[in-house]
Amino acid sequence: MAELTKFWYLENFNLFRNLDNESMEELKRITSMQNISKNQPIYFPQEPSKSIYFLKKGRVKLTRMSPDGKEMILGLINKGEVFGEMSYLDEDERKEFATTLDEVLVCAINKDDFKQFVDHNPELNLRLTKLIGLKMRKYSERIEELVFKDAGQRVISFLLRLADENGKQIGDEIFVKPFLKHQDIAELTACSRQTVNSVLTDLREKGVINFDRKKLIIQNKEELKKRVG
Amino acid sequence: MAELTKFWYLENFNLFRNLDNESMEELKRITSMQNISKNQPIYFPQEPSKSIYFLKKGRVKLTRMSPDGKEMILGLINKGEVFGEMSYLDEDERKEFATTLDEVLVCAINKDDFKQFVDHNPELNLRLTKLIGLKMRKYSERIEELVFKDAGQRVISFLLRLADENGKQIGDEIFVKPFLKHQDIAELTACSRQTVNSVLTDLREKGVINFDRKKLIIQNKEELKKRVG
DNA sequence: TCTGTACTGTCATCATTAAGACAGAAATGC
DNA sequence: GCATTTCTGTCTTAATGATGACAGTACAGA
Repeated sequence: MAELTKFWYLENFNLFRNLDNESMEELKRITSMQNISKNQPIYFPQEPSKSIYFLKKGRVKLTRMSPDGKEMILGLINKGEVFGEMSYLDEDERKEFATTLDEVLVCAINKDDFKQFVDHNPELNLRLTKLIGLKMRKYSERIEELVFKDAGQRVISFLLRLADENGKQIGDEIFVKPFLKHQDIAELTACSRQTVNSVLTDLREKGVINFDRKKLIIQNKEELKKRVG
Repeated sequence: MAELTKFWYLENFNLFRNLDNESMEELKRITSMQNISKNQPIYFPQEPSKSIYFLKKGRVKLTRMSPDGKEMILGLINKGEVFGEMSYLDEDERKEFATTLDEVLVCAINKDDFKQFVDHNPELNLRLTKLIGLKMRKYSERIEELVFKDAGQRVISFLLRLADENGKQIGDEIFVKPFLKHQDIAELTACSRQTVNSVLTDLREKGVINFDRKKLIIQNKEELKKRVG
């Protein structure tokens, strides 16, 4: 069951697989590549929503801000993933910030060019719908987590997700590098920086994980899983 | 700005607008109508995900259950709305319960028949993607609310949403009927039944709303808006 | 290499809200 | 029309986690 879900996820991975040469040429023509340095904005709220982005290298965070200035991170985008896709659905303006977490290489496509491209490659229709459906599912899982889990469990769930998405298994440890600062984890898991810190240091003391500013090492994944149920 | 957003929402409303007669005939052939009485299940978690549903009459709630048996309501479906759409994206099994809240008339389409139908009516592709994108947006707003607002504000936001979606303006009051029991509101807003009750009775004492088991009357919408920021 | 800034780690205090208990009202089923 | 179940309203208690403060550490830029 868990495996079937995994499969369903992976299936959505590469939007442009199996396109013919001509289409790939057209795709190249309508996209523009950009190198962006660390901690730079890609787009802002209220900005007109006119491109879809494909992340080639690095990480991006999507954040929303409350009227009184608190921040929350809606999600992290990794290499190979798409963001800003709401412009394809004629969203008029951005609702969130997209900010680089590292040196980033990103590929932008104007939404109208992209719509035309999809018209020429109708097999992309279902893939796009699936891609959006996949994000929807992630959001619904996030809601579930906020409702059912306490702060500590949410932080641990986040570590497990990080291990799945960015971890490298070396021996029986999982390495995640780069790691995130506590404040970012707090904004992703809807708790305070102090709570993140106390959960992490507690796990470190017990030998379940190890970490510093640059990396996270998961030494006992089973123990983490046990703690989130 | 608020108006543009509203527009974006409404645009997604009728999936089957402007289809030709032949297509409408085909649609009728592949759909099956069902009358279902109050408080009955439509589908369960783990059930194979093989149909998409269109709600013609009544209300449906989608609920998830935590491993330890707590419930939460992922969303309410009103007349004219679609649910179970993840089957179209090859979800293998349902993740939630769909339960009727009233007498319901619902129209089911097998996902494979529906895919074929969409192939014959490619204009549905973008509409479907938008429909799913719309749900995604709703979920993202829900996450935002869980993170930024306290329990009382979430309940009030819910009342305002209910007013928008199901309310009838009569004079300067907004009537919502049927209403929901406190437990359901609690499961929708991620707080306890007791908190819902105290928020509602407090608002009633102050003359902002009135309610009983059957209906909700919003007497001062502006006051409610003021309280959620 | 120094210096200012950003991040980590820790603690005490306080607010929010969940949970349990129970009485009374309303709805449902027989 | 009566009995049983479900829902509302209210209280008290207790736990979770936010907040603010501050010292120590790492980092980046001059």
